[in-house]
Amino acid sequence: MSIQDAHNISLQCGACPIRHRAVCARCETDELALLEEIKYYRSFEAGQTVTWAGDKMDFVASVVSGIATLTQTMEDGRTQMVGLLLPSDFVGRPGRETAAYNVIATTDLLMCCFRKRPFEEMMVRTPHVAQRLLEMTLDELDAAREWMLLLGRKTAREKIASLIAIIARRDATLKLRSPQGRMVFDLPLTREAMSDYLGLTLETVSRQISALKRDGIIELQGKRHVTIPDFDLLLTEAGDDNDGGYLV
Amino acid sequence: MSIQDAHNISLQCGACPIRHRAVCARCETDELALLEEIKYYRSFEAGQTVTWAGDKMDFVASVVSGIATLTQTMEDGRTQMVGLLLPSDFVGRPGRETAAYNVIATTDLLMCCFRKRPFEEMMVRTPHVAQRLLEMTLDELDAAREWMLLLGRKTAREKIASLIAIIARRDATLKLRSPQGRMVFDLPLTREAMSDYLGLTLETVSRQISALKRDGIIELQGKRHVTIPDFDLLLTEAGDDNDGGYLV
DNA sequence: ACAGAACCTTGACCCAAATCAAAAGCACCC
DNA sequence: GGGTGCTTTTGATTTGGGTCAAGGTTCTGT
Repeated sequence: MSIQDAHNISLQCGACPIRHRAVCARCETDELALLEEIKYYRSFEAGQTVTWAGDKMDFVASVVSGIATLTQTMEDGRTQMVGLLLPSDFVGRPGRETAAYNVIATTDLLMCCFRKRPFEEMMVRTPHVAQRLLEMTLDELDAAREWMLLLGRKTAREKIASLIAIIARRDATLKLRSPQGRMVFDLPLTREAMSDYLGLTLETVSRQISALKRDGIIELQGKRHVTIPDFDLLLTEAGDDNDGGYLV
Repeated sequence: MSIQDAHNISLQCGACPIRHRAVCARCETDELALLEEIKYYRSFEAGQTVTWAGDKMDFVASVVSGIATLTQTMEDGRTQMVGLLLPSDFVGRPGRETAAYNVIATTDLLMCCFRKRPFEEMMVRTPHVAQRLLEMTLDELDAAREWMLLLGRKTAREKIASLIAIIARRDATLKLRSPQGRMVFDLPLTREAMSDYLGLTLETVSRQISALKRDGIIELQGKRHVTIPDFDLLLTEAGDDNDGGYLV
């Protein structure tokens, strides 16, 4: 596991692309100065492992750019993705010594790291970091519970449609658009990573993508570039409650 | 949804059975006095609904005694449990107006409730509540991720063995024992609730329980009372990494 | 003691997704 | 230009768990 440290990377927090969404989002200028002192950058190439489950992990970090996955594996090799880390997402847990999951860079990855000890001290002193981390963790828990419904109860077709909808929605957020109508974007995951996300085999993923394409729910240019002609139609295929909120 | 408020229940926090594990665990006496002012109790009978997903929810709460489930449902009725609430567990989310999940009392249930507004104000003022809530939320997230591996990659037999192991482990914790060797306890869930937990049908749950019984992994007295002759054997069936555990 | 209702078990059959297998597409590099 | 090694697609077959159906157990209330 070769580690590419720091390089010459050095970014002012004020100019950081994830400044307003990451764990530091609520920090005032003075708090930011404290973080600035203890932070350092690490970068990883696509495919590199950031941590193995069980390894000692003496830092926590925010994803600055790129995509990483959190996965769990059983002894016989069965693999389940349990987290998809996008820019601004937080990795690691204050108060824990070892990594609980495998963290693998899916694309080239830049992370803003904090040594665990100073970060923990900072958490006690400044409430803004802890507040934001609580908020982010609650959001992740909600996402995990949505994901559990997908894993436990959705069909293969619904799973694929759901995943594409999730990626489309995230991409729209990034482009500051609302997710609707015609949408165009890239799938950042291989078929195998998708199968690990969805609890399927990669063959089933491939077949269901072909089926959605055949049925006109999605269009493909190459293997990764997707066009969704009608987002609502996709949501219907995903089995999601798309029509306006919940009348009770 | 009939609501049975308060009654004549009134418990001093100092004497509360969940005092040392709930969201109030870290509170000092003065902070506890503040909580004491804004708290009130509600009780529910087995089978009663605490909240429906989408309903307005103007309180957060701790489970004092009894068991409740968090479930998500699709329009066609498919149901997935996404949380199992035991004494000391926290329900609701500060900063959210409506319930995100159905909360249903599995047994008779007593909850220690706080109106959302005062609780949120308290969170800002006293860091101990927020700290403890973060810790609990991180634990829940870990549990959710373990659960995702179960839902996505385990066989029906492994799922059942895992669930029985989870319940056995929790029961041992309650009795202040370590989970090992011969263990005896009750299943607090119906076969249907187990199937909603595991993403199976209740028939499959029933069949796999019979199979584990036939194979001597578990013994049953009646439908709910379980004896595990050898906990390690059960863990092997669950597909869990039982050897070792995490040396820190 | 009995009726009714949950709850649970078991059997027969079926189907969605897994498994096994082959080949096609694509990028990278001598 | 043609390996070499991915990733992806597609086909044939198998199978684990779902579905449908019937009957058994337990508990409740009268």
